[in-house]
Amino acid sequence: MGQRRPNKVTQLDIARLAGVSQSTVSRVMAGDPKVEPDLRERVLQAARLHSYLPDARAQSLRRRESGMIGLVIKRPRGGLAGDAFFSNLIGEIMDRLHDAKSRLCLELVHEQENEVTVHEALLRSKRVDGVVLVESVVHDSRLELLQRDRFPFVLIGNPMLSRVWSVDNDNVAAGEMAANELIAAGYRRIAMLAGPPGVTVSEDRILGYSRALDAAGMPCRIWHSEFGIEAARRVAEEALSGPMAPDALVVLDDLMAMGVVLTAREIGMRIPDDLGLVSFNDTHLCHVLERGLTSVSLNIETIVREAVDCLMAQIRGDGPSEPRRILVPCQLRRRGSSAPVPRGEEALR
Amino acid sequence: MGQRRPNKVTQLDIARLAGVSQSTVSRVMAGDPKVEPDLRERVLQAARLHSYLPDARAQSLRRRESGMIGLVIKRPRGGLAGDAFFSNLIGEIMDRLHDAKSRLCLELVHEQENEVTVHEALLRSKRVDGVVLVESVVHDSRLELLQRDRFPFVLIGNPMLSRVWSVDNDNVAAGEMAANELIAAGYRRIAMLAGPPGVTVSEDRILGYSRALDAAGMPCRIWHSEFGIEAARRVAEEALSGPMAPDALVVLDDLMAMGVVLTAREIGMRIPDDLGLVSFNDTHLCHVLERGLTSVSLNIETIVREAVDCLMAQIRGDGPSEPRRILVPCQLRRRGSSAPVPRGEEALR
DNA sequence: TATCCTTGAGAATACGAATTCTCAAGGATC
DNA sequence: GATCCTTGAGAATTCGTATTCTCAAGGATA
Repeated sequence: MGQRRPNKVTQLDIARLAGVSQSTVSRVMAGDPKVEPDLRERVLQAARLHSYLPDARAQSLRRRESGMIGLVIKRPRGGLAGDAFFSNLIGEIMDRLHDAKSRLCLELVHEQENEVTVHEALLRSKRVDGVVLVESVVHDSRLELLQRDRFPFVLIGNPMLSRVWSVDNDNVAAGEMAANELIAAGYRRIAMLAGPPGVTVSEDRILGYSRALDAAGMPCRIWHSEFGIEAARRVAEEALSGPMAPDALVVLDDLMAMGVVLTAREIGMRIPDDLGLVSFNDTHLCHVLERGLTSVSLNIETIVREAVDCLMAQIRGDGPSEPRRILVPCQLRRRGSSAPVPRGEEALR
Repeated sequence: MGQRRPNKVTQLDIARLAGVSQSTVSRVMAGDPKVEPDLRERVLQAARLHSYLPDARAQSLRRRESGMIGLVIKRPRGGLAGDAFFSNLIGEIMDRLHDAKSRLCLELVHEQENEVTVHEALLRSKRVDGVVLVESVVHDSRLELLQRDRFPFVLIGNPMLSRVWSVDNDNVAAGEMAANELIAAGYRRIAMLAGPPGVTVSEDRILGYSRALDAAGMPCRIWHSEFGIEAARRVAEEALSGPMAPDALVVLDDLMAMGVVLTAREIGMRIPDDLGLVSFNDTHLCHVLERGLTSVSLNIETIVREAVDCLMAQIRGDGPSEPRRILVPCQLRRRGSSAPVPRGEEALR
């Protein structure tokens, strides 16, 4: 009933038990073919008997790798809340890493805190072999640090910086696609509900949105909101009030779009009749809206595959040495929220 | 342009630079007061200059702790997909850990694979100091292993085993609450759409559901489904067809409830008129349904707080030594999907 | 002034495994 | 039969910190 935790079995113990040296045990564990079959068997025997398992910390110290990668997500405290995008992302990464028999160290960075901390805690202290960064802002000091120290990393997002490995959707194209969908559907006052200023996904999609509207000769209107359903709901309340309120919105993500839906419902705007809606991510939420929410699918699975593969290649040291920006195509999933406005009604607008 | 990664600064380097011994550097870094102020300053100076940072692996080896805890979630491959419950959970844990300046190592276990692997990879190999387990099945061999080896761990769920630290909702009560809501609303053929057999959350809620129905003198009907929106949708198709189809469902979680909603929509059943619905988790999804989805809120934040605190206490070795089962109360959030059936219509049923 | 404590800091060792160094035994070569 | 390679495995070293051991200098005490 002692408080002691046993499980102190080390290679040396196994060595003694098998009557060999510690180095031999190490060799056997490593599968070194330079060990006589009978010795090998004796060692394995002993190891099995004591259910020996190597100490990951010691291994990690001696080899120069930890077998872990970090995932750094930058969101305000509580900002992960219920965002299916992240479960998707995390799930995909895990599945991918599973094959590479590497583990994941998750790290959330709150907006306000020093980003450098994470860089230090994770990479400089050798806790992980490399990191996947999600979502960057236009000027992200982390990237430069990582670059300077030559740490293996890949950004999921737009680095706004050259010579950085990154995987991303073509968010400019995505924004354009979304806006064009609404234009084609016959909406006339198409605004955008974007994320916080300076966040690259948001900026890129704004750019795409602007291009589409410019091309159509329509004026742009942009609202910014924090992430999350509640924040978006509040901003939407403002955006959708007044006589010149937009009749359609491109919204930065599904969750925020749900905020818009709630507001619309409150003030009695019907979707898509009074308000057209296109968002991004194509999560489950899109199916739940009565007639469906049109959304741009980001192919997270592909993004993650590319990102993890590329990170692993960097860690292993093989693969192409020149940093590359990988763009994963998006697809618009057309649903009820952007249904073309019936001819008859269009005239009334 | 060399492939070399620098950043090989060790305590010894700092020691040399400051003209002291390595042990002194170590002492300074540890904040040992037994070092003369001027020496201390000299060392800190040098450390800052070379931006020295201790190697977490070495520290972890020498001290006997890794400063990391593991989170083990058991779900089929891809099964995390978009489940807001997990983003919530993970988010909360991160926030909580943040305060305890510990890191999180995430681990997904796929149903079919040997659970022992994780136990070994994480705990026996000393990668983490303790683990939080989520969702257990009625007979979970991991628990016994953890118990035997005296590893610090806490289960979020029902251990079905004594002498295990665990935090959970009172899912029996929750199931009862959900069923009673539908009974009170006047539904007559209340069935349950549960999770896979053997999963404790599911079993517990089934029990609660059964009690409520027994008490009301109504017959129980239970369907089992895998987790996720799609699986639930398929099972719902079967459950809701036929002349004796239920007129209300208690569904194991919001995501699965959405599957039911989709099916209902397809076959033209209106909610709550033709089909009453109560589910669990109270995620954002509940607000999205036109009239809202009634759901039992689980207070994830509280669960996580209790779980993490308890795990930390175990790791530190203080706190109550006797394993305890902590129950966090649930609240029913009443929304449109369980709106009382109007008197007039009730007669028609 | 001689002896006994403090105190501060260097030297040495431990943590657990991987790797390099060394060397003895056995086989091949001339 | 003497020399040169292999080859297998033990001994020693290393990874970077934390800690224990040691010891010299300085202060207090008698």
